[in-house]
Amino acid sequence: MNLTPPDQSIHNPNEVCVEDNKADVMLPCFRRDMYEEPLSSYHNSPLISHLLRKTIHNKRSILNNNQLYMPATSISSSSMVESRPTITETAQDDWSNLSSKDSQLESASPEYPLSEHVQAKRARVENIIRGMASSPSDKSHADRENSESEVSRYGREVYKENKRKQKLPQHQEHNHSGISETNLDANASREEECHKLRKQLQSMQRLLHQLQEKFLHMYDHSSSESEEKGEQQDSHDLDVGMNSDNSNTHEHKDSWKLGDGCLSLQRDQKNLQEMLKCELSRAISESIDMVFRRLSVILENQSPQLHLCQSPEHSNMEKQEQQARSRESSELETATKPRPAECFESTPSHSPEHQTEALSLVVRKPPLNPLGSVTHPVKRPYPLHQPPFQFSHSTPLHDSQILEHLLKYGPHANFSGISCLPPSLDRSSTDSVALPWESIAMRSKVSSGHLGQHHRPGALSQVAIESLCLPQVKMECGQLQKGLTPNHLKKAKLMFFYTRYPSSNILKAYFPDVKFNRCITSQLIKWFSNFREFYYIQMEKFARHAIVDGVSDVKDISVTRDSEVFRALNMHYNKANDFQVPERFLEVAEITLHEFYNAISLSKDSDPSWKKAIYKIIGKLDSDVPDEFKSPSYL
DNA sequence: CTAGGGCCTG
DNA sequence: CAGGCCCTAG
Repeated sequence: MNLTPPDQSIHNPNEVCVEDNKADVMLPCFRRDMYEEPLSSYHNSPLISHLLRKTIHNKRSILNNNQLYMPATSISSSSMVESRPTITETAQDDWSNLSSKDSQLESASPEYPLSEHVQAKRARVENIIRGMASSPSDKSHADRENSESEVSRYGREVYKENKRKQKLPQHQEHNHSGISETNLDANASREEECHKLRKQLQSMQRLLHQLQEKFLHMYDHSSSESEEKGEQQDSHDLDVGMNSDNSNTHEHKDSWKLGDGCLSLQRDQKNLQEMLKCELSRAISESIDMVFRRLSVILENQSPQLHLCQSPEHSNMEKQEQQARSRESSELETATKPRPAECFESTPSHSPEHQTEALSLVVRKPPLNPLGSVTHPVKRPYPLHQPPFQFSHSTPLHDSQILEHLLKYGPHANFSGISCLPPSLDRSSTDSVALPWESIAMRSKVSSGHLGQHHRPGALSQVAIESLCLPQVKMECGQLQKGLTPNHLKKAKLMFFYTRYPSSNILKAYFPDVKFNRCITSQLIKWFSNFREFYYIQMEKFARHAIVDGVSDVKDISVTRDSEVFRALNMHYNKANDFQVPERFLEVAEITLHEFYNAISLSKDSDPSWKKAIYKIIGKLDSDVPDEFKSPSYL
């Protein structure tokens, strides 16, 4: 059988599809083979799996109950019963009812009687799945009444749909990648990997949804046929369509003759139906689990790099924190507890070579509904807008929240809205596995910044967010997590009180926890350039105010902590007002103000470059930045 | 040519 | 704050 994957883009070229692997119900591209790396670092119980298992559990409970009333002969000998389900009432509910309060999530196969009967059905399920994964060309749809044709057509639909969907994101990515090629090499590998993962998630999510509908349709269709044409003939058709294993078919026919009548057949068919769904759920859930695990592996593998630029003692500390984080991650049910939120305060810039920082984009926004309007699905437990200097204490973030958000809104969703999620996740209300990711408008501007803060415990790494959130965006400036964080920005602002024109060497000395590269350096320099811009604008503004206000002597102009100028500056560079601004800064500010006042008074501002002289003067007034700022954990 | 700085804009 | 553009010093 041709097992051409429905989505080639997510198909690992190195992977060989083994069609005879009975246990492999997954589509080729979802097979475990792709994720053979050690998964020791990620012990979470993935949410999707969690939800699906709940469904499976429910199904199995039903199944087991049914078997209690099923004649032994029906179980042991009718391995391939093909009766039509006269009872289809559970179809819809079975798939949608994920809200079970049942806490037994791990009712795995051990307790399930894997009789030949069941195994045979499992084999048929596998065939169905294969049919769906089949290449569009390997099937004929001449016979529209034939179930095989039906399945095959469905496979094509999925194939085409996946094809279509994968083109959109790719196109977007190309647009982005065209901006800069210099960073592609460094990031291509990981980005590609993340992109692949995202596509897998999309495909699986979609597949799950389609499978639901397809099976519902299939059984409804079959059911009505039974009423019209008789059960026996229809069973045969179904058998042909669902199972190419002739030996099994014959066996079924024998058992059919020996069956216990319509009643048992109906039960059996129902069991089959349950089995199908169970198997599909399991397969898909496992696939999704794999993706998450693989992602975690990637993240974990990158974490060590973060340590490179840290001092030994910090590396140690981080190690402990990582362990703690790992423990926390393993408790998806654990209520959210406060923790640093920088992890999703920042995001990669949209284009390469770009710096990574953008506090202005860090403002949290609630998720948008499909109509693009702001929605508040639940009571917002945390304030949406936090000053950059405060969020680190006020916005709890749990890994489970991130995953939950991912499940709810998809990889394109803005994580800035994650704070809208309830601290404790109600699984019973999270049956939105099939919720289309596409239903959430993708915001082009995801909060930018850097999740980084390696030494911060408990946060899903920056890379994680970036991978899930904007896989198609280049991660600029340093792949080694090197991004500058909001705390770095805060620190830089405070440093501005001492130095307005820091050299790149000074910056490197005072940001030892930053892995410097060209991007980072220019970003930091850009920051100070922006700081200066704001500073000079304020100076000019207040100098002109003084003139307008009739100040006749420059000596009448002074800058104190009570001055309006100072308040404006302090508000900008020391918003939290938790830093004692050095006296020297007041002096420099006063000097600057005087210079502007004099220049303007002398009408020097008619010269386009009249400020340059002032810049030159101010540039000589830099002070040494206290050594305390050299500490990576200064803030 | 590159690093930096300034200016303008979003 | 980020980007782009221009300019200049080394």
